[in-house]
Amino acid sequence: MNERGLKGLESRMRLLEAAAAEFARNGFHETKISTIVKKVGLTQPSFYIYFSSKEAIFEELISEFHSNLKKLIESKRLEDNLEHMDLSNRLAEIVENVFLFLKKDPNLTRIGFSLNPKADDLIADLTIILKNNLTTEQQFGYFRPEIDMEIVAKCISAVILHLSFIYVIPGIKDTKSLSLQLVDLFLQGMLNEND
Amino acid sequence: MNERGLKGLESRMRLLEAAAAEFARNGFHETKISTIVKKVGLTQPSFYIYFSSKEAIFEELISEFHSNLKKLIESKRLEDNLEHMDLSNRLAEIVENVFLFLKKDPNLTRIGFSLNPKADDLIADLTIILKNNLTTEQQFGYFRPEIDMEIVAKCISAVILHLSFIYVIPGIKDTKSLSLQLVDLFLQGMLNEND
DNA sequence: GTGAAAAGATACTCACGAGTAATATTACTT
DNA sequence: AAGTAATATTACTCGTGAGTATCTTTTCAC
Repeated sequence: MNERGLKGLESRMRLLEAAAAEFARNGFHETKISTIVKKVGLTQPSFYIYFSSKEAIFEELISEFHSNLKKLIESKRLEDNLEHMDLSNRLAEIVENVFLFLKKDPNLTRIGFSLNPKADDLIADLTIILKNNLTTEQQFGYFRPEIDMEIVAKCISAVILHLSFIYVIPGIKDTKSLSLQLVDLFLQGMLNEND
Repeated sequence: MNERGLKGLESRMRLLEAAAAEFARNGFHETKISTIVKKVGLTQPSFYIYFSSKEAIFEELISEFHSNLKKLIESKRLEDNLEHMDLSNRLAEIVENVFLFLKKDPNLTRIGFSLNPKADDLIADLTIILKNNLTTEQQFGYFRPEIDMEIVAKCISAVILHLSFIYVIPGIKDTKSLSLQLVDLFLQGMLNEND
């Protein structure tokens, strides 16, 4: 790769960015190549120098999101053995990390979770990992044994995603306090002690 | 309205049904009038006897779902004064009713919540009602006073919707036991008593 | 039975947007 | 300065699918 390639890579990157913004705002079919290309200051045929089709650039964005997310998950795995924190703070920190990740690139997040036809599979993947972690904690006796951790994992996934879209990405709520509130809610429940 | 209109109404209804199935499966833009019409056994121009455009039939489906949902909510309002049941069962029954409603017409549910561009507003509406109910219970002392009921309401909405799509609509889980588990989780939390 | 309106079919138009062929320009190497 | 590959443009094609103009068939009222 010599110096010549620099401008091309730059164009490619700008196309990816513009496409992400357009897809996130308008969805796949409502997004036109002509619009993407106009935002970048190029013409239609230039697009096809860098991407073989509209599907191709969309797939690339999705797989970028997918691999970023995988990276996050892997890194969380490594912290499994951090036993020096109490359960509540450990969980809150993980939740906050997910929030921060989803907030980092809102366009990709929207594409990866709302537009991606395989979003359900992706969520299911995450849920499985979450379930495994929770089940381990349960076996250690932290959680009530009668709870079905599969359901809990699905609930937590749904909540994190939804709150990301309505609170975190718009920047309405602080991720730290939101994470703590969430963990508190799921751990302690809503009921008042003095019933 | 004389007898002559009967066949027409029939065709209209069948178009609505076929359209709902197609939209639910493929989304708005991927759904072709030609496909809808073929399923019903009509030709393209007949479609335009009953609906002015593709948007029109889509809007009609959405507003049908919307008004059905409103009806459900209103009917739940009336049961506010049923104080003879304990809190847990009352909540579980409401949750189950929502599950059953969403399961009743899966196509409409998918259109109303996944495809509807105003789905967020719809969810927000429901969340507000839920929040108000929960806040009332909180003021009666049932729930811990430090909990932010806005967040709880959003969590519960997200959970109900997500579980509907993955468990209830596919018929994987029984609505009754699922509702009870959910309410138990949110009321009691996950923590084991003997920590 | 006949007229009229509803219901539907045939055979189009038309816009739009993805993708291409051929050509020009830029910029770097030697 | 000349050659060359990367980068970009002008000027198209072409399929698709929404929507329409016009004609035919059905169905009921009288």
